Amino acid sequence: MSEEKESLNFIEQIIEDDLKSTHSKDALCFRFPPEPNGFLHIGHASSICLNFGLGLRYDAPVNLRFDDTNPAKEEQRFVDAIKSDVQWLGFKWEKECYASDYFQQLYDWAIYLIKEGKAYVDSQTSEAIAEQKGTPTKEGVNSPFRDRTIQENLALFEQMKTGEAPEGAHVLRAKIDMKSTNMLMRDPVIYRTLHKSHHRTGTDWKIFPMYDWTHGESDYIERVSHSFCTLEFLPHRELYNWFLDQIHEEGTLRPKQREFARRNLSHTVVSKRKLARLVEDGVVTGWDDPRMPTISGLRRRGYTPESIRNFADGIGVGKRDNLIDVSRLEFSVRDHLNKVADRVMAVLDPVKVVITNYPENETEWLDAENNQEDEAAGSRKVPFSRELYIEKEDFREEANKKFFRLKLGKEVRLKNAYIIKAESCIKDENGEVIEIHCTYDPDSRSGSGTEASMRKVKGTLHWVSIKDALPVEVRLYDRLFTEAAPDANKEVDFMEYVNPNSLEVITGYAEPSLKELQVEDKVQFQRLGYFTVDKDTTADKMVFNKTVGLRDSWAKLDD
RNA sequence: UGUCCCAUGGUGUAAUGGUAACACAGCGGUUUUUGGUACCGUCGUUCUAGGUUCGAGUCCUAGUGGGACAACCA
Repeated sequence: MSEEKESLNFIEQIIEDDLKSTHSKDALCFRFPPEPNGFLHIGHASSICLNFGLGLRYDAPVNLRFDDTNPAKEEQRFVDAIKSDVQWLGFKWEKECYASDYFQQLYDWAIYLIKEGKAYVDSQTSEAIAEQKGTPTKEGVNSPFRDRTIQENLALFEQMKTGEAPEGAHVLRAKIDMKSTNMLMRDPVIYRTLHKSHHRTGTDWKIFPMYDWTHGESDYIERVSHSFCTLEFLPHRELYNWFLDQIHEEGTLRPKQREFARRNLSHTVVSKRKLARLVEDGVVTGWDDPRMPTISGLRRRGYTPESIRNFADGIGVGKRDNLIDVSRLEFSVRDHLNKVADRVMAVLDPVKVVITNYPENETEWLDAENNQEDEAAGSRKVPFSRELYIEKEDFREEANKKFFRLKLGKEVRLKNAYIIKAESCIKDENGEVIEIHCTYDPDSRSGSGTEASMRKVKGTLHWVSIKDALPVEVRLYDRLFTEAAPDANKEVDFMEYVNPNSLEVITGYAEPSLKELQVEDKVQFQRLGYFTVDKDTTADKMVFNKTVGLRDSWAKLDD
């Protein structure tokens, strides 16, 4: 029994403190509140794992709430994509909610605010309102419409609602304090008119509530106990509380907003707007391009839900600016795939090997273990014959002792097969090796139990029988940006740092068993890395995405 | 010329006034029919200055550095 105290992150600490003072355990309720205006990315994944993770930890409900108050930007297809991403990550929401479901309640409360003298209709242009708002260091001034009568406000707000008033003619503002040091408290707009069709309410509403007026009230309606958001919303907390003060009823749960730092990932951007630009400018093929840090992109790249959850849990949550090295993400996917991915053989940069003492026209089917990390994974047969492919970089005419691979006059083990010895090679007019002639030791077959098969040979190579090989398209990826923090420099557009060589498409030669794989299946190409079957795969051509390479301590030595 | 937030190894996070630790990355080694995995070892940390305290990474003050705030976006 472990007695060591479990360490809590600051979010859990807040909940624990509340549990000791103000909240009962069954009052806990969380939510994940995306706006359906784009696809979810790895930053959202952290937030999803945080909120749903708290739900699991405290056995509390977690709602999926779409913050859909802006019909100009939001679309049903994003709602669908978000739901599928959250499910794929492995989480179940208690209720599927929409801020738009609360439009009537929000409207009723707005009427109440007007009647209480806490809100007024402003009929100025947005420019004039912005001008009067002042700056962070300069106080704002009151709108000339600030003291309209309640009757007048009610009448005008009614015109906004019916659509009688032209779009943009008026807004409803909360009457707070134009001199506040917090700009958000300077009579924030709470309703604007938008004569656009909403993906759920259609044309029923001509007025749409703003984020600040909607979010906390939605939390209140859903009895969300803790509303966690990113640090940029910290100054909104004062407003969040002010709105709650107006409508909160004694004795009911009062939601609490708390903020954490968003997670930044190195060599990419984590911002819907910037990701959208990559899509629009054609830098990538879409939101689910395997180079994108979107959940759908990572999925297509070959990441597993487990690996993303492990990543999110591992990096924790804090309040300071951060830049998480992408190697941490790569670690989590290697860690998981190492346990679950079958080992197979594929040669991506081939050079021909002829086993001169092996009979022509013969094929032997050899046993190959699927995954040495998992006995239950079983084994399969791989064909061996006289002519093989190995990787070009696995052969050198001569090399020093540190080169454990094939060199003239020396032996290597072919994985799951025989020990071979390089005798000679043929080069083209440029001096490039195009064919290697080897001899094999017939007694050395893997697993045969002979003395020769037990011989220790330093190097082991993967290979593929040429006549049985399956040509496949392989997409190799590099970081999308050349800079660790492409958007850190305000002087330089992040697009300047796009890596022009982030995608390389090649043809590889795989062992025939790969034909059986389905889209999204994951395998390790032995000695190379983890690969997954892309959805672009057709009946005639399989397409693989490289998820991540194996750790390669040789690559560093070899320069 | 404001208000607010933040500051622990290269990176991220913990230490809840009482021996600064864990993971990743790096480096070295053992094992290995993957130069993978596993295992072992190693490097390296409390922004500065004061104060409170028997004792400060933790509390207080100031400074420094970084960040947020001037959408009818969320």
